[in-house]
This record gives sequence, structure tokens and C-alpha cells, in this order.
Amino acid sequence: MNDTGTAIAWFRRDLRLTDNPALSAACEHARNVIALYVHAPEEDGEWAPGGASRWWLHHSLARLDESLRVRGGRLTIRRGTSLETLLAVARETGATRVYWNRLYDPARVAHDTQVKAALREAGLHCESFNAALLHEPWEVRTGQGVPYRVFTPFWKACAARLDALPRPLPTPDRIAAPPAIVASLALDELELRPRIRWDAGLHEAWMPGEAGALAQLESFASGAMARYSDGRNRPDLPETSRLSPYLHFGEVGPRQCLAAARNAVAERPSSRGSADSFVRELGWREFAHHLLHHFPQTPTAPLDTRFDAFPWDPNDAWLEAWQRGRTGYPIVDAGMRELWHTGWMHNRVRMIAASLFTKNLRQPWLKGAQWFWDTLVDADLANNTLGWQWTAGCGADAAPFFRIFNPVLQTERFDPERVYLRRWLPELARLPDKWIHCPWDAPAAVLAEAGVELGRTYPRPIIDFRASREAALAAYGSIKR
DNA sequence: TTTTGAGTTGTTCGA
DNA sequence: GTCGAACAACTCAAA
Repeated sequence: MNDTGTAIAWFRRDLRLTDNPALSAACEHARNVIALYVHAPEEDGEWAPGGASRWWLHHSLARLDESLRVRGGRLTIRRGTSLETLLAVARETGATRVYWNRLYDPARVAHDTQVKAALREAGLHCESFNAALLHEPWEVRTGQGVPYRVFTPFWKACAARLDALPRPLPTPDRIAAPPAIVASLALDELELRPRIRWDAGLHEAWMPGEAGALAQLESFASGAMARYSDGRNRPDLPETSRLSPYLHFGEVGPRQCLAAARNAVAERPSSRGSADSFVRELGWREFAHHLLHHFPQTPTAPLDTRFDAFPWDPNDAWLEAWQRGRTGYPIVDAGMRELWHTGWMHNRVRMIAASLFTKNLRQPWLKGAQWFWDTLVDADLANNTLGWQWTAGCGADAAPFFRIFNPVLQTERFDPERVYLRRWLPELARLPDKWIHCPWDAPAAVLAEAGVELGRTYPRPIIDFRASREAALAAYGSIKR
């Protein structure tokens, strides 16, 4: 096929212009670039984006279109199967080249393999790139040539190669769209936004899109990153990076985060320890993708097969109480309401909420993973799977089974002023610090004074912590060996 | 092949 | 109040 000088840059979860190798390659090898988004949620299998993710995606696509237009381009939006749409757009525009950045979810990997073969069969030049990870999952192997199953040696192997990584790519100056208008759906036609307007809290909390991502990275790198080692554990303070949704949608990439961390250390050498612990979190993200690649069954099946026999105790009433933030454990309920309201939950609180759910309530971890999938703006199959299997004790390098978070102690350690609880539990706000995280222990007079009536204005604990902890330990004991 | 050291994030108990 | 040990072995990864 003759090269017409037109290329398709196929966008998926790489919704940025900077450090975007597929876009850069398209701009380098073609005069005209069709920036294409194909809406094909069925190609995500059973993990099509949930409600919060769709909200984010809508706004991220809008921002991407704006920044393309500033540089002379525009975003073309289509709906349909990826392969047929790519072929149709190539036919309509005479494009001879297709560039994209790789995804790593099992359903997408299988699909992309077929797409690449079929496009090549049709005579199109295809190339895919890594925009989402520091290292390809198949490049990191133990000395025995098998995938790592323990984080520390995995990260040691990765860290040894970080210096060899390419620098982030610059933003292309000009992204020239072809002269003829290519038919495109309007963004609203994808119906990504909720019909019932529950998204006000998301708007307050987030600014989706590349500009928001870069602003957040800059602000984090010049501030909280230097305190990250300890600060990241504090749900009451804005001390985490809050980059997770941006990383999921590829509005910023890990190479940029790494570069920002290094620059921060160069400017402030004393921040090295904290910057390292932030980069290590990027390492967990890498590890999650490594595991998903090598163990593609894990989104629904425990990596540790002993857990096939675990005596979970599914209970819809408990599931709903947990989802709605009505477990009677304030730190858990605060977290679940933060999630519902903002599409995000502090990681420390995620662990506490997930520990109560899987261990004390003994609910199947997959039910929790599915709720997070639908409600998180940062819902990511690799990270969500690792997090839930880690907490449940059935994953790689998982928490030992006896590690069961105590919601009262965790609150005392990580929300010392109870600021986080009061933010999300106004019905308890007037209780003093001593009782707000364990209202069931508060004297009747204190409750009355604060306007709290347990069982009416706020639930009693739906389960006894100590007894359920013992029961969980016994359940785990039953599947040992 | 065998050995060895080590393993994100905790809780509870008893001194 | 603080502190160390117990909790349960097991598996991983490298020497």
C-alpha cells in the first residue's frame, strides 16, 4: 500500500499528549494524524468501566479533544468494535499507519493481538508502544526465568534498571488533522455521564485530564512528596499523591512521575527517603501489572488456590451495610462514604475497610472488588485485584492471615484528631475524640449530649470485632496447608 | 540440589 | 504507658 502520509493514533487509556510514544510516532511518521477514540466497552470483557470511571473518561476525553485542537488536531470519536472501526477510518481517510499504546488487561491483550494481525493482513503498518509501565511485564524475570511472586525481589530487579529508562517524550508541537473532516460522534453520544446527577462530589474533588494530572504531579512533587513516608498514612491530611486516576487513564505516565521524583530529590536531597517510598508505590503498580500479565485468572480467582476452599459467608445485608457506610465502625463507614462521594478512598482506609469486609464479615473479596470497580474513579484491574487479594490473604506476597486491622486502633494511630471521621460522619461529629471512633463504648450521657442515638442516628456495630476476629482466624486455619 | 534469609502497611498479651 | 514476643508455617528467590 502506498504511504499516504496519514496515520491513526489510537487512544485508549493513554489520554495525554506528553510522553505518549504512539502519538509521537504518528506525528513523526505522518503528515496528518487522526486521533481516534473507539468506544468499545464490551472488549473489556466483564470489566467494562464502572460508573465513576465512565464519568472520569467523559471529562478526560473532552480535555484531550481541547488540547488536540490547540495544536491543530481534533479527537475523532467512534463506537463499534475496534478492528472494524480502525479499518473503516483507514478506508475513509486513506491512513496507512496505526499506532497505539499497549493495555495489559487480559481481555484487551487477547483482543489487541487479533487486531494487530488483522490490520497487518489488511496491509496497514501497525506499531504498539509502552506508555503505561516502567517495564514490560514479560521483561522482568527471576534468575530462574519465572515471574516474581514476591514484591521485594521484584522491585529490586526493577530498581536496578530504572536508570536505563528513556526520558519522558516531549509534547508534539503540532498534530495536524487531515483537511477533510472525518466523521465523529459527539462525546455526549457515548452516554458516559450518569443520567441521574450523582456526580457533584466528583466534580468538587477532581479535575480529570492531562492538565489536571500535571498540576497534581507538580503540586505533589513540590510539597507532600517530601513527607510521603509518614504522610501517606494520614487520611485526614492531603498527603497522598492522588495520582491514581490520572495514572489509570494515562493522563500522566509512570516515567513522568519517576522524573518528577528525581527532580524533587535533586532540589531537596533530604527528601530522598520519602521520594523513594513514593517511587516504591509506583513499583507496586508495576508489580500489580506483572501479576495480572502472568496470572490472568486472578481478577476473579485467588492466586493461592487453597482459598478455593475458604468458607466465605456471603450475606447481602452485610454487603449493603458495608457499601452504604453503615457498618457501625466509624473509620470504615467514613471511608465508604468518601468513596461514594468522591470516587476515591484513602489507601489506608481501603485496607481497613477491606479487612473488615473480608476477615470480620467474611464476605467474598470479589464482591468488594466489584463494588470498588464500580465506584472508584481510579478503578484499575491490576491494582484492584492485587489490593483485594492482598488484603484477603489469597494473593501474591499477601498479608499473613492473622493480620486483621482493628478499626479502633487504626483510627487512633492515623486519624489522631478525628478530622477524617468528622468530615464524613456528621452525625457523630459532636462526640469527643475519646469516643467518636468507638461510640458503642461511650457513656449514655456522652451520646445524649452529642445527639447520638445508637441504632437510630448511627448504627451499632453489625458484628462483634473480637469474636469475628477469632472466627476469621479459625476459618483461615481450616484451609492451611 | 540444598540451604538460607527474608517477607508493605497488624494485633494482642504479658512483663 | 511501653516493649518484645507470639501469631504459623510457607514459599520465594538467590547463593
